[in-house]
Amino acid sequence: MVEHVAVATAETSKIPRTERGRRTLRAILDAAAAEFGARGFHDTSIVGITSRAGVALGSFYTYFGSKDELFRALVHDMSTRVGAVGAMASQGAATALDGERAVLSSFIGFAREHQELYRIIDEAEFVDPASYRAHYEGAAKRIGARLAQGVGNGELREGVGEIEAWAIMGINVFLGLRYGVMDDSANLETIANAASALLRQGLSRQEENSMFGKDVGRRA
Amino acid sequence: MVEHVAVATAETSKIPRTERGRRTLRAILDAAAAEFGARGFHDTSIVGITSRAGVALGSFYTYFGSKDELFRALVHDMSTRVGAVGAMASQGAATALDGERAVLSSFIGFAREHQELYRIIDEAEFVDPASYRAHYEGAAKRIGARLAQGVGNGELREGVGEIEAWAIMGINVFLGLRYGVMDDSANLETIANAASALLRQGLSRQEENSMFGKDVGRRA
DNA sequence: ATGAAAGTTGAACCGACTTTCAACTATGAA
DNA sequence: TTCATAGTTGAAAGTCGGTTCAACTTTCAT
Repeated sequence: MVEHVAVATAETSKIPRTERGRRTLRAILDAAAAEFGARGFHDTSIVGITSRAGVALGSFYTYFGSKDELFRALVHDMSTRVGAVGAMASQGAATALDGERAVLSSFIGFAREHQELYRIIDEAEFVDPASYRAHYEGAAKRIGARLAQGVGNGELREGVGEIEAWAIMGINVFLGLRYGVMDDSANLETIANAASALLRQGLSRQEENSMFGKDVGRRA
Repeated sequence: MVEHVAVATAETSKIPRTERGRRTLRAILDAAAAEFGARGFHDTSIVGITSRAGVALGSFYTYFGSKDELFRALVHDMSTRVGAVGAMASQGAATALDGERAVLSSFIGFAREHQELYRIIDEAEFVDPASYRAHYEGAAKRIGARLAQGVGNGELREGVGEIEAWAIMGINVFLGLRYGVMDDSANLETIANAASALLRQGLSRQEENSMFGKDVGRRA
């Protein structure tokens, strides 16, 4: 379920020097992601991880100095992978808004495949606050850069910037939570269409686009 | 900093029958909110709570059956209060979009006054998943109801519904995180304006509102 | 084939925290 | 004033899980 081709080994205390070592490290990382995802950081024990991985308790400390260190490596890995998926998705898009649409789609898809994503990133708020902050600030910066492109080429309104970037991130995260994690049965196209329409034209009825704000509706 | 006029006493195991008891319970609740907010659930100890409250360790168990039970009461309280603030804010608005604007403003204001809000709700994902889910589903439902009003009176496009409600919730939560918790120096009006414009008209340049989606920008 | 380095093992140590409880004190209604 | 009830206290029981470590096994370059 979790394949972890290569968790940033720079974060790992000890890099395995042998094939057996590499297998063990991989097993521990996969087991850890699964355990943390299922139980959360504090309800996950090292014994739980190692026994799921099929190795002895002590082997854990061959590769990680502490439970926190492992968790940090996982957060960094997850954060990197989500960023990569988003960058990949926005790659081929013709316009900024098409790019955002693609990012949302791929993000929800990623969340569906990696249910542990939210639990790991969310728990970083408590276990590794610096990474938590860095994760969201980095994501916002990437969205902001794409928006700036759109403003530059005339696709988007002047003034669109950081606030809108955080708003879009919020949309993505919450639609991912609702339609990727809580319930993944909805049609991805439908969700992407709705979100894209929101970013494109807002929610107002389209006839005369600026008459609202006064008193048009019968009541409110 | 945290005043907790009356935490839902229905959630509390034992309701104090005397004035002294009421004072003690209040002190414990305030101390707990502060401790959980500062350290998170697992790094907060009962001794930490009671000593901050200025009462003996054992007194805690006069009012709560367990640490979890206290946390659950706090989550419920926070959730209720945020909901109330939102309902209050949307009250006087003339249109649905004005209502959403007011909700966002008051929400960020609330987050600024109650820095512990995010840590308590967020940690509920791990400590009390049912309440976590209920909190967001409830909030989405309330937003959805307001949107439905807007659709009904012709202010908003047909088809606006649950997806948009979760998107708006995501915007609110993330703008609250960024401009309420991480850094509260920004001007609230500016943020509310930007978010409101996004919901009203989207991000596109306004000239011809529907020409995008093909290949208009010079590049992407 | 060999041995030094790499990796494995799990019992035991250790500190920390939640929860219990029996003795004690304060409250407030009659 | 009285006394039953409510509330307080903190030592200690009980539990749990992270981390250490010394003995052991496997690997692989020479």
